[in-house]
Parts: sequence; C-alpha cells; structure tokens
Amino acid sequence: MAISEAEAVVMDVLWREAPRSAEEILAEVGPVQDWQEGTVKSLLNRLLRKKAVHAERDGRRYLYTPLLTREQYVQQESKGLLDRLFGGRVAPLVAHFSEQRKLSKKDIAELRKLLQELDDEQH
Amino acid sequence: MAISEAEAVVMDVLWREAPRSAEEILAEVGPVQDWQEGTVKSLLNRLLRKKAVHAERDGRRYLYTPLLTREQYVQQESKGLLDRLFGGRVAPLVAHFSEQRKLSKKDIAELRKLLQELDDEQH
DNA sequence: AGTTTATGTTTACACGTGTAAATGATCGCG
DNA sequence: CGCGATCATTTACACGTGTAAACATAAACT
Repeated sequence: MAISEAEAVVMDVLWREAPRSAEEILAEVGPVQDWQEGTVKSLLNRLLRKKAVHAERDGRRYLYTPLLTREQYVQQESKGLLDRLFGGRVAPLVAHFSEQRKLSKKDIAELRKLLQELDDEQH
Repeated sequence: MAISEAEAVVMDVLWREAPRSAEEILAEVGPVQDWQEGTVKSLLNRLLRKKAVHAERDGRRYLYTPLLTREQYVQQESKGLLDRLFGGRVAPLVAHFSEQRKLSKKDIAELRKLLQELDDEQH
C-alpha cells in the first residue's frame, strides 16, 4: 500500500540519516510539524506494517531504517502525477510550468545543460 | 477542500465537454472505471459541495459545468508534488526522469524547442 | 389517478489518514 | 523488590474516500 503524506515526512527524516530512534525523529520533526510523540510512534508503526521501514532493537528502544528508498518513492509519486495529468509525458509537464512562468533562470540553465549532456551521451 | 482522485475522473469528463448530464458522464466513465450510477451521482454531489462544479436544471435533470478549471487543478497538483519532492524546482524533476530514462525522443525534442522559444522571447 | 420510470438526494459502510491518549512492558534506582 | 521513567503497542476518534444501496420526487404512460 502507498505511504501517506504524513508518513512521507517521517521517511524524509530517515532518508537524510538512518538508522534513527523514534526520539531522534521526533526531535527533528516535532517542532516543525507540531506533532506529539504518539503521532510519530503511530506513523512509524504504520510504516512498519507497510514494510517501508525496518526496526532493529537497540537496548530499550528501536532504531529505524528505511526499506523503501527515496528514489522508489519519488518515482511512484511523480509517475502517478505524470500519468494522470500529462499523458505520461515529461515535456507537457515542463511546458505547463513554463506557461505558468514557474521556470527560474536556474531551471532553464540546468535544463539546457541536461539536454546538452543527453546529446553528448548520444555519442 | 481538495478534490479527490475519483472526483478528478469526473471532472475530466466535464473538462473535455460541458455542460453534461449525470447520465452522459456515466456513459463515458462507467465502462472504463466500472462504476455504477450511484457512484457517479455521489461524486457529483461531493463536487457540488466543494464548489468544483455548478449544476443547472434542465427539465427533469441537471447539467453540470466545471467551476474549477483544469489549469487550476493541474497547477495545484503539480505544484504540490514539485514542492514536496523537488524543492519546488523544475529542473531537478526533469533530471529525475532523465535518470530514470523516462524521457522519450519526443520529450527531448519538445524540451529543446521549448528552451529555444524561451530564448527567442528573451529578445 | 395510480403506477412505472427517470433523476436526484440521503444514508451507509469499510478503509485510510491525521492525530493522539491509554495501556503495557522493561530497565534502573532506592 | 517495588516504583518511577522510558519506550513501544494498542486503542480511539473524527474526517475523507471509494463505492453503492435505499429512498424521495416528479414526470410520463396506461
């Protein structure tokens, strides 16, 4: 089953660094999200059930490690959106942002570089 | 409130052509989604409550018209994803698909053209 | 006028989600 | 050994979602 948005916030902490204890996760995410301890614990348990993280005992507590990689998650999410909204094609998506003037100079420069590299690989 | 995925399917029909009756919507979407009449009616009612569509009486039935535009919806959805996963920037998103080899020749050609056009406008 | 038919409206129900309190288990201390 | 602190696990609860049955209403037909 897919992981929810709140669950993804917890995953984000683990993607930055793992393994981590529930306490450490709370310390990082609690202030920002305004979550209580119980909330983080619940989310961790759901992630365990979904096999998105692994828990390893460390004395009295557990250390959590991601099983689902960030790449997998990003892949799922962005493919979903792409398919639903842009017929599965990337160019229309970029065109959309372009029309909305949401391409920064930096974006444009990077895209240009990216295309250049694709050209080069091409041989 | 945001419209759900099932609701978006109904909106899609209306975005292609509107106004439309519930029956017409069902005819178009029922076979594909394997939905019953009641399902479509429920979704339409939720869309009404969310002010995403407008209903206008036409004799015995209603004709539904979108109030939320496809552009608005696409904008919300894609901005959400972009912010959550790519720090709000487009280039990293494209880079992601590039790494996954999900850029078709056509995508690449179109992206190149797009960048060219941006250049031209630039004067 | 009474019944069928076509629509729309209300209600339902299981499941996921966000959020957390209540409860249980375990370790360290007095 | 019993008690408080520290974790984890279980339970809770309101709300949205997917899916649809049940019910209401009004027009159309006999």
